[in-house]
Amino acid sequence: MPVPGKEKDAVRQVRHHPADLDAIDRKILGALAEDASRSYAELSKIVNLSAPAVHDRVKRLKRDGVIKGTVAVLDGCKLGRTLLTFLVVDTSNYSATRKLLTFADRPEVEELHTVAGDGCVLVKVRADDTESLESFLMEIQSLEGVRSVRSYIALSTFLERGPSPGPG
Amino acid sequence: MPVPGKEKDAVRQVRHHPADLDAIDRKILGALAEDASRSYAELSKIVNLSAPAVHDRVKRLKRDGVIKGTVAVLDGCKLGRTLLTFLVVDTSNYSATRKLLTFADRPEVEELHTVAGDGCVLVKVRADDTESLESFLMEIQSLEGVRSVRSYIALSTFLERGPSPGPG
DNA sequence: CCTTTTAACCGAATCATCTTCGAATGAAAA
DNA sequence: TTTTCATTCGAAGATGATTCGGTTAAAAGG
Repeated sequence: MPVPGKEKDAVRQVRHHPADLDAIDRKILGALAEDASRSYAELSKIVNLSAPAVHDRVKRLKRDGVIKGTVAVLDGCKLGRTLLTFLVVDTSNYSATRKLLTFADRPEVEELHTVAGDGCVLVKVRADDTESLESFLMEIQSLEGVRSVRSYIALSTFLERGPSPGPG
Repeated sequence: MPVPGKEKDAVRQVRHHPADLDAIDRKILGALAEDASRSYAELSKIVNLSAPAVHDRVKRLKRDGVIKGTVAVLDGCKLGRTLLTFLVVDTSNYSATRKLLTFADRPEVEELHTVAGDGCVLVKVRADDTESLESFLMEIQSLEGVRSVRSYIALSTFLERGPSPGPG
């Protein structure tokens, strides 16, 4: 794959290719991250371009993976999930970490990250109630190699959104 | 739980009205939470209903607030935000907490919750790099009434999504 | 038991929006 | 200069969203 002769580009590590976006791209991304149901006509007014031009840009942003998809945002409480909790799980070996990652298919689990710091895995859980959270916790604590679990129970949520393109 | 006499409307606390959803509603919600670009025709095949019937249900789910909206999911790395971090900020008084909540308008801040437990506010931050995270941290630490900040830096993300309607 | 009401569903038709197309523009490379 | 490439536009065509009237079926009430 790598052509030794001509480098063409400067020698820069671009492992996770930050796409190059102009101000218009960022405006579009911001508008769609806020409300993806906007029509191209509406977007075209926001950025002062024609609808097909916006369409081309969105197509490109999707192809390049900047826009990973569009999803419906559901209300956890309305679904009966009233108890949002963040767990920091301290594991003593990698096999325990691997076992923790299998919790990804639980519907109450929303996020799953390995983290540096004193913990090892961070889990965002939206449980139905204290009872189901407790059984979830016990299930984790009983895993071989889990040293400790710290729980942060959310009282009020003031902001919850995805990555934003920043001030553009 | 079941009231023997008249169950018409049992005396139940419904403070945050969990909407009553049947299996079809949940299937629709699950499908849209995964990919909101699906057409009504496609959804109608999934749940074995006509397109207008699905449309009616979706309209109701939106009206009742179960579907809060639809958003485009962006790739943090492609936007140049490569450093995902969770901060647990321990505050000594409410005025400090209030000041923390004003960080909601920062583009790098994605979540902001008050939490029970040893911390007081939990912040999800997606910063451009270590440098900008550091300046963000210093800004928080220098706030009057902020006792300590614990940082959990994400190494790998294995799951990241919103509330799901559960197995339906 | 029968009637009324309500809610949910469907097929067909309408309407808005998405998507494609060809041409024009302008900027960078040859 | 000439070519190439990317971006834009208006207009047209395709796709999907939305509305409508009619049907069914289940609950409410006499």
